[in-house]
Amino acid sequence: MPSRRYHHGDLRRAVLDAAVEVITEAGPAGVSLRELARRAGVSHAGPIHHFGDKAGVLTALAAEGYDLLAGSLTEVRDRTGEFVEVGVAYVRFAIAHRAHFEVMFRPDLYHADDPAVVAASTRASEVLTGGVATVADRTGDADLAVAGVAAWSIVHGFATLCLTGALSPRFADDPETTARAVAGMLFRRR
Amino acid sequence: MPSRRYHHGDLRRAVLDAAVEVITEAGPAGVSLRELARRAGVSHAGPIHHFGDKAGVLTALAAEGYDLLAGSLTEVRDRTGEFVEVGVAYVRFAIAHRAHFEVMFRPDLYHADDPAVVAASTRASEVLTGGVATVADRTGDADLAVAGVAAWSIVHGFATLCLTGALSPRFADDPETTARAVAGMLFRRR
DNA sequence: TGTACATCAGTGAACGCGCGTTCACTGATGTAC
DNA sequence: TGTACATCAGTGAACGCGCGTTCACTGATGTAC
Repeated sequence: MPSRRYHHGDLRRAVLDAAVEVITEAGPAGVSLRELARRAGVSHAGPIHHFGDKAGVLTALAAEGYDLLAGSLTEVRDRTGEFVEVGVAYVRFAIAHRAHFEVMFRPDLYHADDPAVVAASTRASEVLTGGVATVADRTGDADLAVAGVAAWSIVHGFATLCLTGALSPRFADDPETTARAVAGMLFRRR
Repeated sequence: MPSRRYHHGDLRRAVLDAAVEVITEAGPAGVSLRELARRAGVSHAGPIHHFGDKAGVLTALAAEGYDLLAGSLTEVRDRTGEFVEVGVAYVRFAIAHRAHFEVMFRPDLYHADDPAVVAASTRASEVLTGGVATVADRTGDADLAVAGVAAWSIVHGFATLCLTGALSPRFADDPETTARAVAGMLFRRR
């Protein structure tokens, strides 16, 4: 694979991958167009062709993240039929795609009104907060919408605390198991 | 009050207040020592005398935040004796002291090993996760520690989603009421 | 009460840096005929 | 199969900017005697 072709081949992908790398290492604040260009092996103005501006890169990343999340939640819901497992999948996503996750919930960093972002994020939140009906019915909760917010809150909070390093290693070391126990407290009461 | 005194009087306080202002307007990323100096009406190198460096300012803010939070949670616990109200107070703090809150949970921005920060954050998390015993006993949950994590997760998640603007106005407009309902779902089951 | 002096708080010039964005450009690709 | 040409992707120089930090400094304060 020649490294000095004039045309990159898939610069768009390469820039997004570089962004994930940088964010993983240094958080979203560490992202600069010039650094991404450097990592993609391209001149510093290259990425602009594909993304317009810096926020454009993060917009693409957010859209991709919401899309992955929605897909993953849907798949788990359809496969297991267990709402708690959907919550666990949310946490698993946050940890496996930490960079995406960190950007997704900082709408000040990107063009939050981008159609792709809006569509995918709506899709994800419907699977998550909507699925609560399957559990809440059983336990007799009146206000489904509140239950949906509660479900989202508990998995989002756990994921966030995990990623920030706020939890003791006892819980953070096996986040998936802890997530299952934590989410279970909300909805798997006898 | 003369505005051009050589000695400021309380520059330390003024810089912290300016930081809160800036963060409220533009997030932690908008903070620069020079901007804080400008707002405090002081030459750009002034703040360094009090904080050492940029991270020093945010360290002081985080410490102050954890201290306020711990104090507020303790006060509510002692006054009401209701664990759910402690959770509500957590959310209330996040919204009322948004700037502090945003910094507190970005340990990459400050000197997270600062003794004042560590002490205050430990204090806060003990009140929050420890107090779970009063409720969990009643509902018969075996693992108190997991229940503590669940409690922290649900209020932290709700606060975070609120601040990010992820929730529908229906819930975000009266966060305290929603928080009470959400937290209640975890611990006030019949 | 007055004076000398140490300490402290804030100044302002200077440094070097990395950044986002613009611009006219050139090399590569692919399509029409 | 070959040629002309339009389109696209990436280049590299240049711009102006705000930043953190350093440094020798000076004005103000407070303490010792």
